[in-house]
Formats: sequence, structure tokens, C-alpha cells
Amino acid sequence: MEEQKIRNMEEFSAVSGISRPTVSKYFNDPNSVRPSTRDRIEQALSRHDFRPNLFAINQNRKLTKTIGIVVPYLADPFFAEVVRLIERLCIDAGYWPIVFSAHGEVELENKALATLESLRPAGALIAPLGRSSDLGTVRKFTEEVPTVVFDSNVKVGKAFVGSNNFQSIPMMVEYLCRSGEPPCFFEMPPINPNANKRREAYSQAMERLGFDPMIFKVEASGWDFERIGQEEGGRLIADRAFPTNTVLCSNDRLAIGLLSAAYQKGLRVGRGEGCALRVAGHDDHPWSRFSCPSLTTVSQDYRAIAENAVQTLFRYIDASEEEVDSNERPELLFDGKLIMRSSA
Amino acid sequence: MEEQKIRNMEEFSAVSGISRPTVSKYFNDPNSVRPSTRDRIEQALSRHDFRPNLFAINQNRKLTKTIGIVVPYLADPFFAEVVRLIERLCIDAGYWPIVFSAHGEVELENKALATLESLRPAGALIAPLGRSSDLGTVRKFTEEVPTVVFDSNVKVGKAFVGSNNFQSIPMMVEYLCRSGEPPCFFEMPPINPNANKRREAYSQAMERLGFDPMIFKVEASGWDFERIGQEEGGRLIADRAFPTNTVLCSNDRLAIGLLSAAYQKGLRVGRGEGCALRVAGHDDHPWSRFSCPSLTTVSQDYRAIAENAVQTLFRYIDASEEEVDSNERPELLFDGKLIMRSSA
DNA sequence: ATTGATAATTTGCGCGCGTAAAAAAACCAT
DNA sequence: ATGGTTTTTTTACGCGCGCAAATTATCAAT
Repeated sequence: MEEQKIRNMEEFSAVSGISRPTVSKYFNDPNSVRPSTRDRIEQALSRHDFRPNLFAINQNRKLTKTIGIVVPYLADPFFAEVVRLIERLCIDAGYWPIVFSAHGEVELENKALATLESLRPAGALIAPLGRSSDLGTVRKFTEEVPTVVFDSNVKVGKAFVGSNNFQSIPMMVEYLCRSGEPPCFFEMPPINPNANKRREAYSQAMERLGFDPMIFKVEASGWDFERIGQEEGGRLIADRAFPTNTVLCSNDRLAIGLLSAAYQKGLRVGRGEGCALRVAGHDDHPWSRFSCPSLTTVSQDYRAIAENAVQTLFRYIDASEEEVDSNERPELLFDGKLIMRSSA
Repeated sequence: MEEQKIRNMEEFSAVSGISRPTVSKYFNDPNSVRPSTRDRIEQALSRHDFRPNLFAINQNRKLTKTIGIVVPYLADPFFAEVVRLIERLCIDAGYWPIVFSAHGEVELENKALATLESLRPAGALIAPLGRSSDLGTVRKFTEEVPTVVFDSNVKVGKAFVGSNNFQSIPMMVEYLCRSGEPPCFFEMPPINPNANKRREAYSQAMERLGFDPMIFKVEASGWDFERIGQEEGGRLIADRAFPTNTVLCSNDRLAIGLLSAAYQKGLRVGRGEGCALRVAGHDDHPWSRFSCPSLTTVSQDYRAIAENAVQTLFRYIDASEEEVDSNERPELLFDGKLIMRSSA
């Protein structure tokens, strides 16, 4: 480092002795210039340390390298983890991922989409809030920017990537039925399409096995599922409302709350003798293996979802000029795996 | 909505009948134009729905409205929550927060800082990785953009906002000592300055109370603290390594792992009779109230940290033109509260 | 040395907006 | 109507870069 600051590419091209357009080319792809000039640029770079202004880059590029990621609630470990994977994949592909969280609120989701749209991104990966989403706004967004929807299958965008609830839930129901009493289903008001599908899948699976579905839907709202699971689950336990000793929860966070409630009530959870309750979840959240007892659940294939969402989006971005066979909207569903732990 | 798309402010000013500079003024502050013209603009807006290009805005503004937020690991519930609060505060103040996670890796932290710098943000709120941070890079960043450091007190930037480990840890140690056996301290290799301070604070507090510090540092690395707590804590339990029945963990995530290990080993945790172990944490992570047993811990004042970090930054941004009394670097430390739950 | 292909340079325009200065218009109070 | 003030319009430039076309330099292979 020496001398004064480099303010723009013009000044940098001066000190490096390479013309500005060539420097520009280098920053877009270092391998697109001859090795000798690349060396000269990188030498100058090591002495002066300059980076092109991202705003100027993205304003002028025909197709931006920005990828928008919108999730309903980033503090949810599922989304935190998926976003982590998606970000990494985008970066490795030379894109610039930029994350928005709706924090569970429609207005913020709309605002995020608006902000994102004004960035003219190459594409977007969005997990809509779901039921509370402003569908018109979301649809209009997807008409402007190539979008792959994940997790919450709101019927917009080019494609959907998510997990196959109609495979995972029956798998769990069958396991629970053959290893003990048939499960009740514990849920809160459906916050997105997944919740609805899981309830449906549960009912179908139960009926197929000759049992009556037993659904316990508690009233609640918000994204603090653990609290809901604990408070409402605790109430159901106190009321001895569950007709069997087995509870399948709509998702892991609810299940973790229920485990907490059971523990506080002195109910032993697990599948061994002396256990009063079996609890199962769905998603295999990062914390589920550390609950007490560790949670038997169905894993969503985080990596598969992230990779396929990103790859699908890239395919649409690359193909956007040529074919536009946009009438079909593929849905990629990934099977879950039964994660046998101690709670059921 | 009608007619064709509005592509830029020029076209919008045409359909609204207001000159472009005035429209520009409106978007910077709707109240800076006469109510009548504001009405005309907003009418046109309701018919045509146009938003200025964010890249162009930020390229031209003297001082950007961008605020960079950099955290070491967004999937950590502590950071997820603090970021949520910070984002909201920035938005409400008319700024545009943009979040980066280092995902626990130095290269990504450096990259995030570089990317952020090329956005020429008005300011930044960063929680450095800590020990593994590339200090030179971080310092150089803070010399270019007004930065408030939070959580991890790396000695750079305009100010630091965090929690007062030398208040919170002694408070917990004293509580544990007067309510039962003196605590051992369970930690992993210090990932940031907090970890060091907590160990020190523990030692001092123990000595002050006339006990010998008993520190158990396990070898591990990475950000999956729960796993570390479970595996290494389980080993310590199996080896009967803890000389007392009380363990103070360096943070909640480690504690949750230890709780999990204790549960699996059949050790009853809590302060009642029949309990073989007491476990306490630090931070009051969002999930700590749902562990089994619920975790006794020290709360970090999330809201105070977020609010003060943001306010401090805004103060520096506003004052950056006038005074530059930059020689002092205030450290705002917030006291923790003892959160009495069931584990200790 | 000559050729042909590849890469680099020069030149110049454009992106969409902020912003400044000067002129014109609209408003307000007398 | 008058003058003074505030707001808007006009005009024009600049930000930092992408990108394209034409020209020139470089390099490997004959």
C-alpha cells in the first residue's frame, strides 16, 4: 500500500498501466485477459487495493449478478440453515446473494420484494410467508424477476422446490403405528401450505391404516412456535386431551415446545418402558438432536433443497433469452428420511 | 395500474406532470415538496407504480443510506435475534440495512467486509468473528467506514456495545455458590474476547469467594456449540471429571449440549432433591427457556445492545462532518439479569 | 518474415439518478 | 396590486462503471 487512495477504475487503470476497459474485463473474469496483463493488474492491485463500486457495476450490467433471497423468518433455524447453504452456492457461482427476512410480517415481505425488485436482480429464491402473504404482490414480483419458490408452495414463480410431505408424514405415521399407539396430530393454525399438506397427509395415512385421525389444532399466531408448543401443549397434557400416548407434531419447533411442557409436567417421553408419551416432529431442525429426549423426526433434505433451488434458478436465468417454455411450473419434491432418536 | 411499464424517473415525471428533480426530491423525502404536488405524485404512483433504481440512487448520493451489518454466524440464535432488532431499527430510521454472515469463516468475513466497503455504506455494525478474525482487514475497514462493534470487543471502530461479562458472570457465580456447591466452568477454546472475559470473570469471582477456580476447557472448533457441549460434556460426565455438582457454561448453546448429554446419561439436572447436576448458561438464547430442564442463565439485554449500537452509529454518522473527536472509543456495557429457571 | 488469430486499446456512448444554479412560477401577507 | 418568500422548473453536469465498434498490438505457427 502506498500513495493516495484509488477512487475509481479510471485511476486504477492509470497506475496499473492497463486500459480501463481491460481492467473492467479483468474484474468481470480474471481469466478473460492474457496472463501477462493479469499479472500486471494483480501487481497493481497488491500495491493499491482497489475494488470496483458495486452500485455502478450493477447499474450498468445488462444482467445483474445479484440473487435475492427472501425468507419469512430468518431466526428460524430451518431458514437460517437453508439460507446459509444457498448463499454459499450463489457465491461459488459468482453471484451476489442478498438476504431479506420478512420477520413474519406481510408489510416487511412486501417491502423486501419491492426493494429487491428495484435492484433488478438476475433472479430470486423466495420462501413466501404463506397464508399471510400478499399474493398479488408476490405474483407481480415473480412476473418481473425469474423466481424459484422454496419451502412454502405458493403457486407462483418458475418452479418450486421443497419436501414431499405426502411421503414424509405417512412414513412417520406408519412407523409410529407399528411401533406403538397411533399418533395424534398436534398443530397450530396453518401458517403456510406445508402445514395444510401435513395435516392432510396425516389424515390420509391414518385412514389408510384403519385409524381415525385425531387432530389437535391450537389457536395461536406468530413465529415463536416453541412457546406455542409449550403453552398449548402443556394445556392439552394437563387436560389429558390426547387420546393416545403418541403425538406427531406439525414441525420440530412445536415438538420441542411440547417436549419442554412434558418435562415440566413430569411426563417421561420416549419409547421405552416407563414412558408416558411419545413425541415426533418434522424437519430435523438443527437443535432437534439436542432436545431431551432427542427428537425423533423426519429430516428435510436441506442440501438437496438448497442445491436444486439454486440450480433450477440458474437454469432459468441462463435460458431466459432463448426458450421460454414457461407454461409448466415444475415442482421438485424431496423425500424425507426417518430420523430415529429417543422421543418416539 | 395501466399502460406500459415506467422504466425510470424521467418517464415517471412525464406521466405525473412533475419535473424530474422535484420527483427526485419527493422520493428522498415526501414532505419536502408542497402537499399539492405530493398529491399529484402519489396519484401517479398509484396508477403506475414506480420505484427508483436503488443502485442509481446509492451511486449518486453523497452519503449513502446503506447500513452494513456483519455477524459471524447468522444461524446462531443470538445473532439472528440481534440482527432482527437492528434491521428493524435501521429501516424505521430510513436506512437500508444489508446483512452479511461470515458463516464462521475468516475468508467470508473478509469478503463480506470488502463487498460492504464497495457499497460505500453510511456506516456499519459489525460483530467480528473474534479470535480468528483477520485483524488487519477489519481495522482497515473500520478506518474507511464509520463502524460500531458489538458483541465481540475487537478493539477497532468508533465504539463498542456489548454486555458486561464482569458483572454477569460474578452475579451467576455468587448465586450458584450461595445456593449450592461452587461451579466448575465449562468452556471451549475461546472463539472471541467474550469467552476469555467470562473465564477471567469466573476465576476472579471464585477467588473472591474463597474457592479455587475449576476450569474445564475442551478441545474443539467450529460453531456447532451444542454438539461440542454434548460430546465433550458427555465425556466429562462419564469420566466423573467435574469435582462439584455444578457447572457454569461459557454460553447457553454449550449448556444446552451439556443438558442433552446429562439427559442421555440419565443424570437428573436441577436444584431439587434427586438432582445430580446443576447447569447454568449465559446469554439467554431464545431456546434456553425450552430446554429440559429449562436453563438458568444470564440474559444479555438484546434490545439494549441493538438500540444502543444503532443509536451510537447514527450519532457518528450525523457528526462525521463536524467534530471528529475520534480519539476516545466508548465502550457501552450492559448488565445482564439473572434468569432463574430450573437447571440451577 | 509473414500470416492469421487473439487480445488489448481507444473512443465514445449510455445507465438512472443526485445535485447545483438560475429562472420561472406559485404562494402568502400586506 | 405589491413585494417577498417558498417552491418548482429548466438546464446541465457528474457519478463509476458496462459495453460496443474500430483500431492497434501481441503472439504462435507457418
